[in-house]
Amino acid sequence: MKYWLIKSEPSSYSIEDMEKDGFTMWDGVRNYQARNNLKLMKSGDLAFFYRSVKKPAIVGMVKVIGEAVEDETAKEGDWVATKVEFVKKLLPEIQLKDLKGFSELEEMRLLKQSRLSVSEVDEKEWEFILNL
DNA sequence: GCCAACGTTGGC
DNA sequence: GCCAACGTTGGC
Repeated sequence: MKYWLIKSEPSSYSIEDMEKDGFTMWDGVRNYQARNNLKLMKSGDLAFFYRSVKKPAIVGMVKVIGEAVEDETAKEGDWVATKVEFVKKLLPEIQLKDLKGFSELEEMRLLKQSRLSVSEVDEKEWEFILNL
């Protein structure tokens, strides 16, 4: 069982959309590293739903359901999409600025590589963040 | 809106 | 293979 973090701008797909839909295909990823992470996701894995750009924060939790499949939205190239299911909103939201400064999170992909839209979160980081 | 970081493209 | 130019992401 692994843990992940997936990013979305609220203008394209928000946690509210996710809640309303119940589940969605996480598609449109066009970065190799992020794609490779999508391929590594296994059914049952959990992921943080991260809101980028506008008030950046971890705003929810989703669960991976099913394996990566071909991304139907890609016109060319080898891209994949993975289905995720809404689990819950995280209230209060965990603001990006509140994640900074902890030695426990120094190595977190989100903080070290801010442009990566699908990243792994290790179990210690996952637990630490949930206990904030 | 600005800009840093990063990724991609294409000339050489 | 190197690197400049350009495009995109995303924090601030």
